Amino acid sequence: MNLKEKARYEAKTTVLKALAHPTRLWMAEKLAGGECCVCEFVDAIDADFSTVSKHLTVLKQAGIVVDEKRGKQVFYRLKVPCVLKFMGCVEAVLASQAKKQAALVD
Amino acid sequence: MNLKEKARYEAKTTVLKALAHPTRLWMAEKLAGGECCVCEFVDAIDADFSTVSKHLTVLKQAGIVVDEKRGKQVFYRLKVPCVLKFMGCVEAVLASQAKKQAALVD
DNA sequence: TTAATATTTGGTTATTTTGCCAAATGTACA
DNA sequence: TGTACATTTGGCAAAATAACCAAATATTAA
Repeated sequence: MNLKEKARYEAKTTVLKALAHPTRLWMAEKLAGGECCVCEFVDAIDADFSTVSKHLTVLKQAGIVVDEKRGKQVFYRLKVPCVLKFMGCVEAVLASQAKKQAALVD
Repeated sequence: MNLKEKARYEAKTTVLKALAHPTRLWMAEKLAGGECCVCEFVDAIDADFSTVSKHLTVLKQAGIVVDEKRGKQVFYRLKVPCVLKFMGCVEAVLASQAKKQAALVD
């Protein structure tokens, strides 16, 4: 794996890492239902305003969401909706895990 | 978000986190081409045997790969190949990022 | 201009992740 | 049985992440 290829893998994992946090994944999925302002997330999640803002920044840096300021509020929306299509597969992994767990219990 | 839902999100991000590391992502993609033993990865990656082994353990715990011992070697293979279909979308994110970067340069 | 609201940024500490080394385990073969 | 080979495990130090608080910024309305 040369340097360029390595950089490429790092770029790809930046996107994955951005989604690999419960709060951020939840936010991305929420955005699939339409744009939200930061305050809506703060209300829904029990976390500091700054924490929510930083999570959204991570998603933005990764290129998953875009933000738009309108008046006093900042609205975020999903830029690349396909990221959530993957979650069906992730669910499949979990289901297969669950099966294994269940088998162990038997 | 209640406790059960929270646990669900944590489980999902376990899968994402497993793929969110350049070495592990590379290994998962390599496995898409067929099973490999640990030593093949060690040869290809410039890393310690134990490091490679631990990365594979992370993928295994996440339910993405399975291992099978044959003789002295341990072979790993992709358990849920759909995880890599997602990468097309990740590439799309990167492409859209690149476009933005290019626009900034102009 | 001042005050109030919405959000981001900076700084700090706690937690998690990573990578290497050395030691332990398991398997095959002499 | 002893030895070599393939892999995993345990432990530790360095690096990356996360969450909170306080302070800064931006926008609107009084």
